[in-house]
Amino acid sequence: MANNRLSDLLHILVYIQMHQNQKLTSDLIASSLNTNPSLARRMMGQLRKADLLETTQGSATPKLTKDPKDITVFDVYLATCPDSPLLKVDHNTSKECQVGNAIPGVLNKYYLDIQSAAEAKMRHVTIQDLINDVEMSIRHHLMVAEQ
Amino acid sequence: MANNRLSDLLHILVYIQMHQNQKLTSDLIASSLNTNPSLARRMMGQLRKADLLETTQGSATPKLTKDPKDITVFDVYLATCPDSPLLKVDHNTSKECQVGNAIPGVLNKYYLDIQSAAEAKMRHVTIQDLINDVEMSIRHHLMVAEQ
DNA sequence: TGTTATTATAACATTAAAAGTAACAGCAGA
DNA sequence: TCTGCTGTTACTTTTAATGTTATAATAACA
Repeated sequence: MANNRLSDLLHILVYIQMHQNQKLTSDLIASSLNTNPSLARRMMGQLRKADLLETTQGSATPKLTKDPKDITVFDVYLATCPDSPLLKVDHNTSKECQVGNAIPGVLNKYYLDIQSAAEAKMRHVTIQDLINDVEMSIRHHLMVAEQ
Repeated sequence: MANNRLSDLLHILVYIQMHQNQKLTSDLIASSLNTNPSLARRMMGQLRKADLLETTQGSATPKLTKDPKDITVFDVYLATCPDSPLLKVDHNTSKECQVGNAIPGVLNKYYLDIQSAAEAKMRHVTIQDLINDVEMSIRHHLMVAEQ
């Protein structure tokens, strides 16, 4: 998966939570994402497998499995694609070359540290935080439009 | 560029520094990377543009521009590809939808924070650190082989 | 001053991954 | 039962990176 998949999954969760009382077909969700219903359903499938979303076949009633305060960006990041770090070590190096042989292991150590730092930040942001900001942004947008 | 390009650029700098007294053709460097000389030269070109490597057309004498202690992983990360963050916000959302319109800006704020945390870690690792670890790994490898 | 080796670079082909698209079986609800 | 929707699969298209080839320009040296 690409590293912009997270953006779409967060978008979907925020959209669904903010439209709980309204119609929530994959068609509507897809149009907010500027994509097609099939891809939207596939992405919702990722969220379902990560136990972040409940869906019912035949019924346009997706629902977060938890309070948005209890879902972090990190949870959603884990849903994007297992074992796909932000930085990838190139393991396809020459094993005949001493440097080529040693480099992947060495880089891996530092990459894990970088990854952890990023993940720590992800753990501190919740879907509710995003919703609050989106609502604020919408209010601000309306105020500007009214002037 | 892919997010494993950084791995190759670090590899190149370490390799060059550790073979300063030896032959350093793009062919040799490419074989350590398990790739082709043309791509190796292209990657060295990225390092040259970032002012991390000096090369001379016609002469197989690449050389780091600075002491390896003074080149950080972050410097090399900047060389990989300008304006390509670890996480990408999907800006292709519906502007007619309030959520679709607001989400990119909201996510961007949090993504910058995540990016900064990762970059801070990168700034604390130098090429010299990598060289030390590679040398240690080679020594350890030899010791095990001798037993 | 040639000759050979090498780099820098461009053009093109190949590959791989993601996204787009279409189709269809199965469930929900009226 | 009928309609609308989901879950899923298969296939096509697109895009980005890499692989490959070729060529002009420079360096080193006999």
